[in-house]
Amino acid sequence: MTTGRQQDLLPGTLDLLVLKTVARGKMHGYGIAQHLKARSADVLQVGESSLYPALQRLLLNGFLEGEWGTSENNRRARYYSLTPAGRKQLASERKEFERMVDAIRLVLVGP
Amino acid sequence: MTTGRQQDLLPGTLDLLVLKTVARGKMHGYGIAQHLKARSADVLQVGESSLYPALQRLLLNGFLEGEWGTSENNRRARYYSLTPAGRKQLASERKEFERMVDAIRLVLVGP
DNA sequence: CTGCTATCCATCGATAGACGATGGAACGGA
DNA sequence: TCCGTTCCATCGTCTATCGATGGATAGCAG
Repeated sequence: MTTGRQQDLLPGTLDLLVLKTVARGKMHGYGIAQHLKARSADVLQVGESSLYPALQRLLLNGFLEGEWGTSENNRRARYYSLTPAGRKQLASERKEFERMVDAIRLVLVGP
Repeated sequence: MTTGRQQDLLPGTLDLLVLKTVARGKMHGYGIAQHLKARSADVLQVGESSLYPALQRLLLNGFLEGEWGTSENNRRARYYSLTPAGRKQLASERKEFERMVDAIRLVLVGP
């Protein structure tokens, strides 16, 4: 039954995805989830129970800062934006991701 | 301190890497770890405490089968090989991996 | 005005997977 | 004889993802 398991996310990449999304401008959690889904042609499906812990993590590490406001739909919403440290972290995680994927590809292409 | 965290592996990809390695021919655990490290230019560093549970998983799921033998260095070694189900699983995980990476790239290249 | 659905927040518990530490046994060379 | 390498394996921990759940409010259909 585990055979056909299809995942919502590649583990370990959520922080990267969130940082990148927020780098485009202030955004609230719900919007981040929607953007990821839309932008990835519905492949990346971030559940809220994955997203909010991630946002807490990133806030705690000083990569994001949050501020309360009102959404386009007139709802109470917390807007997240990148800190300078977050910008550095984004660059770093991005590079590390590419490094990993390249390494995996080296294994996969081999005989 | 979590800032500079550099990982040994991209989580969720170990099974794929092992299946691909074993697809080249019968191999023992130690050899698999070495092959991954070498083939990836020392980027992928699989510890034995990650590898052996993975091998157990794959055996249990019927993707690998193991048989005891003697290594080139004259040591007692368990040789793993792909089953037909394992071959299918390899193809499937490979495809899923590409799908995920492509989706992540879509997010990363965006504005 | 009453419901329904969508939007937006958040937490809890379970689970899985990777890792560090550790240990044992046997071979070969110094 | 002692040590380094090879090869197996397990245990406990930790982190991250996920499913389930819950609450509040805005806007719309009836």
